[in-house]
Amino acid sequence: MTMHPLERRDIPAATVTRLPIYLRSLQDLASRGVTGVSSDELAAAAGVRSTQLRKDLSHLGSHGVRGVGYDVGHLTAQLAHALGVTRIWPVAIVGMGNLGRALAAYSGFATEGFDVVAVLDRDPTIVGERVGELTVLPMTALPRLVEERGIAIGVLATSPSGAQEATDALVAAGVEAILTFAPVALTVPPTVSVRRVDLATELHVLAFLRQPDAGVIPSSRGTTRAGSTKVGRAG
Amino acid sequence: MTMHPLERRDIPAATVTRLPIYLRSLQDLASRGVTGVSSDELAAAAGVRSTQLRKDLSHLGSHGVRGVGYDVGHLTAQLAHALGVTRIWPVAIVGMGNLGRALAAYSGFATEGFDVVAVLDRDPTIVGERVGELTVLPMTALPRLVEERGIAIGVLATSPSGAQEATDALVAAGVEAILTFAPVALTVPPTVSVRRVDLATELHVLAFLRQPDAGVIPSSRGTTRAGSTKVGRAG
DNA sequence: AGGGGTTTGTGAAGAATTGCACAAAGTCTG
DNA sequence: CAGACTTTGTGCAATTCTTCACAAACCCCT
Repeated sequence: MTMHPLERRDIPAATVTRLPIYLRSLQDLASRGVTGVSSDELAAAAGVRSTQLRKDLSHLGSHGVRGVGYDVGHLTAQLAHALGVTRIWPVAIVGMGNLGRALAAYSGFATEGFDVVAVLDRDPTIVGERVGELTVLPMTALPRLVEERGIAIGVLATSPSGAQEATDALVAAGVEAILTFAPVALTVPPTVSVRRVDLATELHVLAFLRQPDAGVIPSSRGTTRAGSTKVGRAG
Repeated sequence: MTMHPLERRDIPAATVTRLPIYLRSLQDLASRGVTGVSSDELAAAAGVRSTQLRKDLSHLGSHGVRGVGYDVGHLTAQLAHALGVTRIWPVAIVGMGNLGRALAAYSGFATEGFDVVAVLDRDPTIVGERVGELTVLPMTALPRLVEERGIAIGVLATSPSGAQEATDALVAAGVEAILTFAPVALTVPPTVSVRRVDLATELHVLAFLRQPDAGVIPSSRGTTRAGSTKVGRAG
């Protein structure tokens, strides 16, 4: 079944969500002067099992040396390439409430290859305010911004009620990837990628895990079933 | 295989992460005066397929009426009970930088059954400042706070370098559930639950999806494989 | 050059999750 | 009250993800 090299590879979704963590762990190692690392060490730093790390990396091709480990610089470059962070991605943030302002000031984006080049809000009383080094722009500025600055990713930090409207504006302006913090389902064309970060949901899951009788339902009818219990426990 | 009612149920991890979304969708419906809903409608509001919604709800027991749908109030109560949000969960936030302050001000927590009762920071120049209605406390206040206020959930909004230290303090004080925004793996006892929200990771995944040649590796040897490609695409 | 020790890469097994198809159970109409 | 219609709940199949087990590949030492 082996075919030509340079073949296009499909990377499993679950793997893709972990690659950024490996990348950051590698950057951390590099900043401490480490030049080589084993899968055991890197896995420990990233918080996964070494076998999963190796399986994940195998989707990018073989870049380790058996008996030795991985070259930090080389693997970093490979991960950055696979993730597409060999370039800087300009990002626009829509919604300048508390969360939007914090995200605009969040230094983590910059160090990971993302540059917040514009912040916007639909509220005219907020437009014109300064947020860090940026001035809050009106939503009408979006189409031109997307074109001129090459913005491909939008971050949504609006209220839930304003989320769909802001989404439509982003999509109309040509943005095809949206990270939303609004706890609502967004309707977008199939070509647009959406990822949602839901802060309250995360707390809910933790609350569930802390429930002594998690999942017990007081009044109901039969049918017992087997299944799992644990959710996101770290050790 | 049917056993007694009132049996303890194990809820799959994947289901648990969706239950809060259903709960919020239901609350939204209720706020608009809707009293009944079908699985199709609720699934659309939550952004999942109706068959998945029904499968998820089946783990809580049967609470719908065939041919009719679900009673919004009853299902809301069942979900709230399963998730353990029939009570208010006091929460402490550690790390009062930009993100910490935004989280402290985030109204979404309050409406979902969580109450930020304390904010802390290890930096003495920040301790004593006011954040909303709270005063920033020193880390030394943690043990007493946890005991007196019954804090079971800690939110970590520190810098990556301070995350483990803050984690240790939370664990030592008796907190057994931590939501962290620091992009590092935390070491905790096995009894402690950790969930991580990684903002840069989410952007990375989006960047990957926008890569036209996502996942293609330039120089490597053979072995092609079948697999999936898509990651978190919404439609 | 050969042998021992180490660590990667990966088939294959196992577990978990999702999606399908349909019976079961209810409402509504005539 | 029978039959048409609707919508839930679920066994089963398909897919995806994780873990195991081990051969392959490399270094180092003698």
